[in-house]
Amino acid sequence: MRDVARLAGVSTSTVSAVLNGTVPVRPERKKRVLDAITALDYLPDTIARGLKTGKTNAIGVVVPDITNAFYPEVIRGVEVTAQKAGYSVLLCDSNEDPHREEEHLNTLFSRRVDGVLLACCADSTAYGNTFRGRFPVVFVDRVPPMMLEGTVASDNVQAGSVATRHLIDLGHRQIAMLAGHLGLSPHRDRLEGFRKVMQEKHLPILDEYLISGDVQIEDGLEACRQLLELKQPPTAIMASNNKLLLGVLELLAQRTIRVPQQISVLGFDDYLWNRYFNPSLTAVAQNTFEIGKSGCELLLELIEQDQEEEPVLRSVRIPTELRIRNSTAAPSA
Amino acid sequence: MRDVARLAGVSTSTVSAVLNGTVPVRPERKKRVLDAITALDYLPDTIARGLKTGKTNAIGVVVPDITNAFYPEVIRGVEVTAQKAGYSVLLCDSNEDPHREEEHLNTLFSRRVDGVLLACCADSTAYGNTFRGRFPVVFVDRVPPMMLEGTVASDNVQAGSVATRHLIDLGHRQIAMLAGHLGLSPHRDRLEGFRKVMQEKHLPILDEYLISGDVQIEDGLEACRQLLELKQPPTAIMASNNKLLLGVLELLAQRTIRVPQQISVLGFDDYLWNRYFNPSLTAVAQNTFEIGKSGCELLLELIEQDQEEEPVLRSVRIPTELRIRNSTAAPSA
DNA sequence: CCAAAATATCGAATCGTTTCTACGTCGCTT
DNA sequence: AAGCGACGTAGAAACGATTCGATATTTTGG
Repeated sequence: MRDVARLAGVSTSTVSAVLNGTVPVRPERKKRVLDAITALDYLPDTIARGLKTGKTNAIGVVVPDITNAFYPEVIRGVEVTAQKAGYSVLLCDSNEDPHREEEHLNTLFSRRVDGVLLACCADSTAYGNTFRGRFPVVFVDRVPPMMLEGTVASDNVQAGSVATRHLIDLGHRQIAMLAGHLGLSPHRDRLEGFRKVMQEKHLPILDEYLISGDVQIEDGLEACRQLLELKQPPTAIMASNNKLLLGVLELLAQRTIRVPQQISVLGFDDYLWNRYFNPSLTAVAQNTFEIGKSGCELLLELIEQDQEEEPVLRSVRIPTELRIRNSTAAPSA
Repeated sequence: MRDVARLAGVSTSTVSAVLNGTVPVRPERKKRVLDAITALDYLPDTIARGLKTGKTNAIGVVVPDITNAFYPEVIRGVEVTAQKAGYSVLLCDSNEDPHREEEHLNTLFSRRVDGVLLACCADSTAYGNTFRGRFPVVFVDRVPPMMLEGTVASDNVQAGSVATRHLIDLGHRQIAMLAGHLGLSPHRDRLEGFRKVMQEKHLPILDEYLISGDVQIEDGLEACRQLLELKQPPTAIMASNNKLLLGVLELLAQRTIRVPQQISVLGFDDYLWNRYFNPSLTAVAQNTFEIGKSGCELLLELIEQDQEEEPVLRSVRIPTELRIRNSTAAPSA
């Protein structure tokens, strides 16, 4: 910056004024400064600027597992929105480990990010005081219990309802749900949606049709095995998570049970390739990009609002969409 | 930091000495400092430190499309390695747009990252001078032509060879390749591998069996349509990219052509769900995590080596692995 | 055409660290 | 018992920007 000032024959304050447009600069000198900037191909040091202004124009994004295809799409929504507003994104993967998550949050604080988007991991400890006075935080996708504001997620209760209703409308009465990890809000909410609709329709919810726990492929496989061994196996299975669903499909393939003729299968999260499965999969699609975008927008609002006034927190629910394909059908007589 | 110093009754230099262990501090005072740090729950300001030391302990990662399942796995490898070494990751998505890529590189320079991992986009301009004197760069996955060092990618020539050999060994002679975008090194290299093996085996390479261009689902669909309309359609199709493959599968499903009975199909990049397709897909798997890890390691070496000495660049090729499943079989008589 | 008002520019202090130099203190040696 | 290293510690100057009060320049009005 000093070099630019010297070359343009002005002071650094003037260069700064040109750069930020905070203060008027006479056109002739402005041009000299701009020329000097291109001549030296000078780019301001964001680090130094951040130190002085107390604002880094960077946000942290913490996800539990970036290889879960759900999160990259969310991140894309965040990235686009952040970039448009002139923010950079620091990416952290907690690998579903609360300890690592906390480390990441400390690092992010150390780097003085302006705010954080957090998809917390399964057994995260209570937050509350971790953030107190550090930075604004918006929870995305996974919302800790009792966190009523500053959150963006799919409307998972509705998602669970819609899926259940679809199966009932097809004529299913014995519906099983692999509910996933009930410590995580999306799974908890989908189960709630399921329960609600079953009650509305006066259908019994059988304990043995409700399986919760971990959400890996093997868990889905094992759960499906249990269901098939029941005296009265379900005619439809909903899996609250992509990997559980794969496990279910694997077991059904092993036993050469035909979908949807012998059993209907439905999943949450709709990925590009779900259409290309055979049969193509019925699923409740989340608007992942929108989750990221909304989350980022909410966070930027929190960041840019006056520190004085009471934070205007919102809680956003993004609608989901049932995509009916060929893995669900009326139950066989 | 001043507060910590005051509370511990020492100078800020001493606090700094305790923090960095650069200079010995008497145990008794060290304890007082550490106590003060926990009492005030002080975390040093990485921004200020970076300004002073000229080192940010941050690296940039630029990918062309984070929703392409390949990259999140690479990023995971990067993230883990970076975190272990005390570096943070700034994520940038160029969305296959060279202009945006350049913007991102400027931002990263402005933020004074210590180095950058770059998976460049299709029509990136020559680099060379963009980086000159800015920061070390390691290319991952996609290597610009003539870039001989400071690169990490799969051994795509070998990948192409292995795939081709597999099909030939099954008895195929009419093999088509959807070669993808020849401006991108992975696609170019796979095609080269294909060519090499076909020549070795003295098999003709027919122009109409070689289709290059964009790499979206529709492109695969269209290319497959062309192939099927030939007087002599191929008995096997290899698709150089995941989405091309989906397009192929879609068209084959539309025409109810059975895989592998009527035609064999093979892809590159092996994803979790490839096993669960029906038929399960034969594919050449890349070691994505390792690409990220190696790339990051190479970059950290470049960063941490003495600025004076000549940079010791390496070019790493990660082996691939053919996973034979049910989408390839001997051609029907 | 000059004083006053308005506008533009400059210099210096500052953000929170690190690091260099200078100084103080302690324990040995003789 | 005094002097000399060795070892610790403190103070102050930087890093590269922003920003504020002070000063210089231009414009305006009478």
